[in-house]
Amino acid sequence: MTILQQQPENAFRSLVKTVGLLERLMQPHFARFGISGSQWGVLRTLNRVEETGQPGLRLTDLSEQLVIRPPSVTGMVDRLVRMKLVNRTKVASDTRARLVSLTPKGRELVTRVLKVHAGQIDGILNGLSADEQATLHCVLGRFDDHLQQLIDTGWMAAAE
Amino acid sequence: MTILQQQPENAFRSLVKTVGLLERLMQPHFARFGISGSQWGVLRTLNRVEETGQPGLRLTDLSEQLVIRPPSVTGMVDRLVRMKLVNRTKVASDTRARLVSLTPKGRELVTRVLKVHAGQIDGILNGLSADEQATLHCVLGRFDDHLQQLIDTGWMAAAE
DNA sequence: GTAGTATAGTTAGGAAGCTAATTAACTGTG
DNA sequence: CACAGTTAATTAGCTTCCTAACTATACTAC
Repeated sequence: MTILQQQPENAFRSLVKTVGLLERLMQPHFARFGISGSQWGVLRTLNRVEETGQPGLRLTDLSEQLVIRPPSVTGMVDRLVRMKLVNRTKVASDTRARLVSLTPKGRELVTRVLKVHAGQIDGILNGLSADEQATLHCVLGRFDDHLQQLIDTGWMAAAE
Repeated sequence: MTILQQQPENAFRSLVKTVGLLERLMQPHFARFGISGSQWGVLRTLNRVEETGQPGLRLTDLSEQLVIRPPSVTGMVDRLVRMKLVNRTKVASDTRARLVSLTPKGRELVTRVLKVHAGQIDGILNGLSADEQATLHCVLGRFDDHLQQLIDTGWMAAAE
């Protein structure tokens, strides 16, 4: 109730709200290409991986990269396979695993999106000065590390 | 591809990742009280409204406060009513509208959560200095205003 | 006072996330 | 080599979000 209590709670609410607004803004952008923001996350991640020379990622790796659980990835990949944007192929070294990789159609889509993507993001971020953007990125990065550490050490189970 | 392009995209990814991590950390906290983070959002909002003297909020107002669409609110309220935490009552002045308000049970739950809530949030935010927290809140607030303005002016439809 | 429009809420159907439980395959130890 | 434990992915079933379309009420303007 005091300012001391309310301030942190507000920082929290700000974050949730910001992401909500961002998703509303980005949705029409991606919709022009027939995909969702989450799907873009998968495609962009695979694209980035290709740039390092690897053909694709296993489902588990994709799960970790995107910070979503494996069952959610299964569903996403299902839909992307149906859309012919990614492949799910066997891995020689491990019969259980599947490699997810871009199809030519998927690769072409990514390059098409990237052509206008920077402009879109600039438009959205130009509400912040370059300094503020850098600050935001830096603070969030440090925050992420802290949160990851809390998760890894099972902090929430022990609290109170 | 260049640093200039990659920096903004990363700020974006940071935000999504941060919220993902936060939700993972908060979920067990709320689970101890038998509710989800989203449900807490509704209960806390109603609680805040009560502090101003109003009995509750119409569904539309709740939708705007929480930055989620009316159909989503309908579902949330349905479940909360089933859990006996909120009421959905008629409004005299408008036959169409429904007023959502806390039940005694809901009010009791909110106060019970609030007792440990500040501690939980402090534990999570103590990865950031007080300065950083203030900066984050301030930058996000300005960002939100900008995003809201883009949405209100239909910027995304016009872009590119 | 009736016609047309706007607003409040719900319904239907889908996407994206979750946990818990299952299946199949790999690994390592006796 | 066999068996125990681990790991990769999926399935089932849930919540929470969405859009589009609908119903019912309220408002407005003639």
